[in-house]
Amino acid sequence: MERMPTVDDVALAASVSRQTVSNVINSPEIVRESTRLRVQEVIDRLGYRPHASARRLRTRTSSTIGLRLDPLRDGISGVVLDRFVHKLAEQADERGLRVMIFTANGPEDELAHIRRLRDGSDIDAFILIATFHGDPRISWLVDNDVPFVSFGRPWGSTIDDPQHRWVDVDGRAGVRDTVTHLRASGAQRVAYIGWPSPSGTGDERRAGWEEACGFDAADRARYQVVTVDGVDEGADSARRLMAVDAPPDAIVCASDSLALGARLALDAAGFLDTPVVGFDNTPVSAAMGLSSIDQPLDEVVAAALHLLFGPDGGIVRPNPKRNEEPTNRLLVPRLVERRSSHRALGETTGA
Amino acid sequence: MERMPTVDDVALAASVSRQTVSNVINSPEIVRESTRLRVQEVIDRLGYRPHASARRLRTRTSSTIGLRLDPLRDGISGVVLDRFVHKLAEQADERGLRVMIFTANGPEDELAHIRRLRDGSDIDAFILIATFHGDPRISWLVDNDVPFVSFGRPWGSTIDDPQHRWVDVDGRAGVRDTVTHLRASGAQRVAYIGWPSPSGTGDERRAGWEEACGFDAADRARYQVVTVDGVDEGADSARRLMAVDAPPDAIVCASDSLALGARLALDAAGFLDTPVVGFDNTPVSAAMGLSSIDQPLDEVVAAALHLLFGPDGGIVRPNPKRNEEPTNRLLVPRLVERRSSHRALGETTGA
DNA sequence: TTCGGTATTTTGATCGATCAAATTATTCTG
DNA sequence: CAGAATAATTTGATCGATCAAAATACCGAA
Repeated sequence: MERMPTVDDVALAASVSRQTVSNVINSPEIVRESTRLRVQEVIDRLGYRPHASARRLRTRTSSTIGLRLDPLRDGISGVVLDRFVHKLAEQADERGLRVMIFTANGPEDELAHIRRLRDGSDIDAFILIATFHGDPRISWLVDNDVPFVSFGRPWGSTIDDPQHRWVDVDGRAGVRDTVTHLRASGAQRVAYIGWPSPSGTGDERRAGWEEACGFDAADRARYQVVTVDGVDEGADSARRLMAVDAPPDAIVCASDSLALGARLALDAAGFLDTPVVGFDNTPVSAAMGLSSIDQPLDEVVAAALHLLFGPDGGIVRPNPKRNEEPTNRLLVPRLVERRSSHRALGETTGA
Repeated sequence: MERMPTVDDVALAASVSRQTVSNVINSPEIVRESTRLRVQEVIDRLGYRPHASARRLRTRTSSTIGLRLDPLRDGISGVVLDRFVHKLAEQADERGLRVMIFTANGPEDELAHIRRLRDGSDIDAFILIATFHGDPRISWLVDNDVPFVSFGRPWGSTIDDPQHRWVDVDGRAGVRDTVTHLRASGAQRVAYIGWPSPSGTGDERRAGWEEACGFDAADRARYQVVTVDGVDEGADSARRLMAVDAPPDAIVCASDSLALGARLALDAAGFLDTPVVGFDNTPVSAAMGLSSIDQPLDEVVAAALHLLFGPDGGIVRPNPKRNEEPTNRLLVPRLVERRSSHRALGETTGA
């Protein structure tokens, strides 16, 4: 295979200088129309493509976003981040950006990676996922002026730090709206199955239920179960809820795993028409026909890129210094409604 | 933020030349021990890190693997590729490689991406996933001497092309072994629920069942259901199977979606002890306690990198020219056994 | 026609590393 | 201890692009 053409080759063939070729590509507006066309023609004919590394060396930018993949969790909910990765790859592409993924063993190791990728002009900006309380990555990135945005709000004192750009989904509003909707549709007692505190996301979702359920303190305790995530746990919790005096006539869960368990338990116990709602709209809920609260990942990604790169550019903005403009976005999830129970599976439907 | 140190800075501080610093990093064995230590000490002290783009410009390699993410499929099985991505990121990291992901609209567009990434020295090698019959990417990559390996065998005439390196999972063997195992455990009639032909993977899996089921042609027809993927479809198929004269006492499915449906239908119909086995060992099967045939993605990734980069290097090998050494690996999946039915969810198990 | 000013193009330097070849240091042999 | 062979280090050139500044082209006004 022969050598790829370079700017010099194009320049020679088009009888212009290197720089003019470069300008045709990077600042076409400053090149005379006729020249531009001539050079462009040669570029096409020779199949010239700028050498990315050479450009980076000079400009010290890479048009590349770094993303650390979370360690695999075997829970059903892990898929949300995978969907996020897909969407990110898609939308980054539309802006002419690339996405580089890596893994790391803990925050320390992750920072070492970030540093290396950054120093080598490999990556212009990072996207953090799965932020947690007191996340050391955030302060490091801010201190070192590395542009970044996180999917997940900062769960600590720095929540109002304008230097930290973030996007998140308002689980509280999602649950609140869902509970309101269920009550408007006739449900009298909407119960909740959620995760133990403290859990940033979990606490928010529960708060949404508390705001909309309409119970007094005593009933809030009666119609709520706290449990770790899992299908079996969801089933157990649902059984416990149905055992009280005036059993709930709808159940909202903090996750699809819990919802799946609850649905199965309710079906088995004959409560075929008691709606169960999960969270994250995972493939399982789709496959099982469960209603679920869906995180608008398209919007999440769009907002994240907007914060980092502006409305439609591909050039990263430095971390903001003051509160000039909003540095975060909180998006509202939507309920995806499906058939309320899965009774069809348990019965003979003919054919 | 001040300028990052370069080789020259280190060289100056260590009283050696640029090249020696470079050697300490890239070929430490040719540098005298004492010199090496001295230079290394300076490197650490100054926090020197090679500038990746500069290195690439010179060496014309990037130590980066390109991977096109499949469009999202909402089926439960989509997770396999996500797991693959995770494993790839992990193992690539161990070899000092990076992974860049991108998306594309169809093979044409994908090839355009590949070409650009390749020409810019952005990427040394590609990993293809979701290969299909007559895949145009493969011939293009071979013709253009772009190193690649595919996860998925070539489903066409080129299956023996030594220039095409590939890794795949032997679904036929996986199903065959599972059926054999079930029969050895006492099952008399092992049925199969699978996808319609033609489907590369699907046909292989069915063939595995046919080889091991021990049925004559008539029974093979009776104890087999062909259906598209889905939970409901799995449930329907299972009900149909159980309606025959001598119903099966075990069911193997082409996917976890089908298996989940089958399991639910069997539980509802009281066949609590009839084992159901799925495929892909997805989070759902884990959460539901279903047995499933697991693709050894760790080994798949290891084999793919081995074919591309050798036992432990980070330097890509060109596509092989002759049949010097094996250019593909077929790995055998393993059955992950879990409690055979999910009856616990339907019953009261106390507190 | 000439001049100032803007538009367009060209030239020289540079980004940070590695390659290839030349130079210097060290070790081994007889 | 000379001389050859080998080890270790250094020097000059280069990868392909863009920046900054200089040079040239082009415009209308005087």
